[in-house]
Amino acid sequence: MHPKTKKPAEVTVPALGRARMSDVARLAGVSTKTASRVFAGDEKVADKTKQNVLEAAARLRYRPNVLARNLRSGGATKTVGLVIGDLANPFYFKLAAAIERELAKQGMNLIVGTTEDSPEIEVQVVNAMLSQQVRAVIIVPVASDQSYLEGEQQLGTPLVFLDRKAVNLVADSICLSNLEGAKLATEELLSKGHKRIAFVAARPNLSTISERLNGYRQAMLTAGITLTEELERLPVESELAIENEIRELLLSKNPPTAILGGNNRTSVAFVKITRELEKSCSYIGFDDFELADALGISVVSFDVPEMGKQATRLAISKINNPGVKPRSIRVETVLIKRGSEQKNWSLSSA
Amino acid sequence: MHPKTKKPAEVTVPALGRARMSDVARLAGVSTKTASRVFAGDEKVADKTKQNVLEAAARLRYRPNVLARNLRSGGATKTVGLVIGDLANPFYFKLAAAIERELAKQGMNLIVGTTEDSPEIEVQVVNAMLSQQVRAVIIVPVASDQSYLEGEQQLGTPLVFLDRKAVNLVADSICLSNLEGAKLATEELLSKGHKRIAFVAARPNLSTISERLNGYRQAMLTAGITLTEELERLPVESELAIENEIRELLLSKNPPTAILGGNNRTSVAFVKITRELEKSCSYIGFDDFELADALGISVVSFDVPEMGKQATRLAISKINNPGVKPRSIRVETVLIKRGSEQKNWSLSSA
DNA sequence: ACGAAATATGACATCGTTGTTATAAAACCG
DNA sequence: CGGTTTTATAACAACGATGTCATATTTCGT
Repeated sequence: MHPKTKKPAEVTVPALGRARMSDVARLAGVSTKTASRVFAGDEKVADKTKQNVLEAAARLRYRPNVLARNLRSGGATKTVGLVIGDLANPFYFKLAAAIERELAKQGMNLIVGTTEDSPEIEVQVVNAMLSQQVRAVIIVPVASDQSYLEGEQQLGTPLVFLDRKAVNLVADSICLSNLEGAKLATEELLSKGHKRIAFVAARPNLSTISERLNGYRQAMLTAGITLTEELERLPVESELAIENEIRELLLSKNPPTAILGGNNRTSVAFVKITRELEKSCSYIGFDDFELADALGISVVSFDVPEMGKQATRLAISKINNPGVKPRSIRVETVLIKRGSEQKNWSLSSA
Repeated sequence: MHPKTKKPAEVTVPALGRARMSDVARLAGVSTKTASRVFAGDEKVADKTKQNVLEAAARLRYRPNVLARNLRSGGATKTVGLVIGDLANPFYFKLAAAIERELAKQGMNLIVGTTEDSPEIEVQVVNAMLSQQVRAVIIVPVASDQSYLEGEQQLGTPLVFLDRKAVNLVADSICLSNLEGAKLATEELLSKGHKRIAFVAARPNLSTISERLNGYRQAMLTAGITLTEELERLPVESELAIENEIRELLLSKNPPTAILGGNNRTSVAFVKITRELEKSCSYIGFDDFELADALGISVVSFDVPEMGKQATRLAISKINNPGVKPRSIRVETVLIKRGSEQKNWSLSSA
C-alpha cells in the first residue's frame, strides 16, 4: 500500500515522496548515521562533510521526521498537552495563550483538548494525549476523581492541575486564593455600607465557586449578617440561567444593593441585565474582563497568564527533575477598585 | 541510556517502564501481530483470543504508542496544525476554539502555534509543525510570501489559509467580504446623515484592513464626499496607538460625527476613550465582541466559528481527496444595527 | 472422509530515525 | 618512525508498532 517501494537505483532527487535522511545521506555520499550527526548538531563532523550533507538536505527539501526521532529516542516528545473546559471562555483561552507562549520559549509545542466540562470526555482526551506520548499534561479537571491517572503518574509523566486540585491523586497544582478574594470583596462592599449583598455564580459544584461562596459567607457572618438563601444564586447551568437570576434579583421586592459575581460570565451578564432593565446596583466581579476597566467595574482579579506560566514551569521542572515531590502553588487574588463597589453606583455614570 | 533493556524472562507485570504491545502479547500468550489486530479492531480475531489480549492490556495498563503506529503507517497522524498570530486576541482564539471542536468531531487533534505576527516566526512554526508530520496546516498568514510552502504542498500536505490569502501560492482559503462589509457600514452611516466619517484601524499593511479601508473609501466617494487624510487613522502599531488616534479625533476642532472601526480592538478602544472623555460619537465596528450587544454598539459581524469550521472542513476534505483543486471560500459579513450608528447616539444612553 | 475454501494466527521485514560499537584515518609523542 | 591516542565515519540493531505473506487450524460441501 505504501507508494515508497522506491528502489535506490537513482542518486538524484526523488520524483515524489518525502525525502528521508537516507536519501540525503546517499546524495551527500555519506552514511545515514553521519547525516544524523549533522542534524543532531552536537556531534563532531568534519566541516566539509557537514557542508555536503546540508546542501543535499536543502536540495531534497529534507525535513527530519520528528515522529521517528522521538520513537527512537524513547518517546520523549516536545509536546505538552493541555486539557481545558472550553476554548470559548476567555479564562481558558488566556491560560492556553500563556502556556503556549511559555512552551514556545522552551521550544516545545502545545496540543489542546477540550472537555466541554464533561468528566467522561476528560478521561478520553487525557488518554488520547498520553497515547500521543505528550511529555506532560496540564489539566483543568472536571471529573470528580483523578485516580485514573495514578498509573501514568507512577510512570513518570508530569501532571499539573490548574485552577482546581486533583481529587484522589497527589499531584502538582496551581490554585487561586478564592476564599480570601471573595472575602475581601465582600468586606469591601460591607465597608461601603452595603448590607444586602447577593452572591451569583453558575456551577457551584466546582470547587473554585464553592470556595468563593465560602469567602462570601464568612465575611457576611463576621459582619453579623444572617445569610439568606434568596441572596445566594447558584444555578447549575450557565449563561442564560445567570442572566435570569440577576434579572430576578433586581426586580424583586427587596433587591440587593450589591452583587458579588462568582466568575467572569456573571460580570458580562450583570452588565447586560442592568442595561436592559435600566436599573443600578453596586457590583464586584470575579476575574477581570475586557472593558471592565472602561466600564468602571471592580473585580477580584488574578493573573491568569501567570497561572499558565507557573503551570508550565511546574511541568517543565518535573520533566527535568522527575523525582521532586508534588508542589502546590497558590496564586494570589487582588481586589481592583474601579468604582462599582460604591453605594449608588450605576453603569451609566462613568 | 535506555532503562528498557528489560529481559523477557518474566511473564508478569513489568515493574517499571511503559508496557509495550509485545508485553501484552506475551502475557496473553499470542504473537505481537495478533495483539495488534485486536487493537486495530477491524481484523478478525477469535473472541476468546481477543478477550485474553484485552485483559492482558488492562492488567499492564497498556496504551498504544501513537508515535510508533503513525511511523509504521506512513506518518499519517491525526493531528492538524493551526498557526495564528496570537491566542490572546479573541478573533484568533474563537477560530482556534471552532477548529478544535470540528477536529474533535473527526477524532483529530489540534496543535497550536503562534507567530506573534512575525513573518520569520511563521516560517519557523510552520516548519516545526510539518516536521511533526501534521496531517494538514491551517494558517492565518503574516509573512508576505508563502512560496516557501510550495514544495510541501506538492508533497500533498493540505494547506488552508484563513482570513487572508496566501501570497505567491495557490491554495485553499477562507476569506471575508471585507470590502463589502465596510462599504455597507459606511453607507449606513451616510444614510443616517453622517458626512464626517472617520476610519480607524491598526496594521493597514494587512490585506484585511486595506480591503476594509477600500470599502470605506468607495462608499464615501460614491456619496460624493472627498476623502480626508485627517479622517483615515491607520497606525502601524496596535492597542495604545489606536486609543491615541481616537482621542485625537474626538478632541480635534472639527471632530467626526461617526467612526468606522477596522477591527475588534478598535471597538474596545472606542468604548474606553469615549467613556474617558465623556464625549459621544456614532460608531460602527468590525467584528462582534462581548458586550457589544449590551452596550448597543453596531458592528459588521461575521461568523468566526463558521470560518474555523469551514477551514477545518476544507482541510479534511483535502486529506481525504488530495486531488481536488484549491478552493476559495468567502464568508459573508453582516451589518448588525444596535443603535450606535444613529446620529447623536452616545454610549451612556442605553 | 477427503480436498477445498475460509478463518485464525504467526514470523519477519519495515517505517525513519538514533544509540552502540567497531574500525579506518589522522594526529601526536618521544 | 612505531605505537598510542584522537577524530571521523560507518555497519547494525533498536524504538514500538503494522504490512506482507506464509502457515496452521477449522469449516464445509459432496
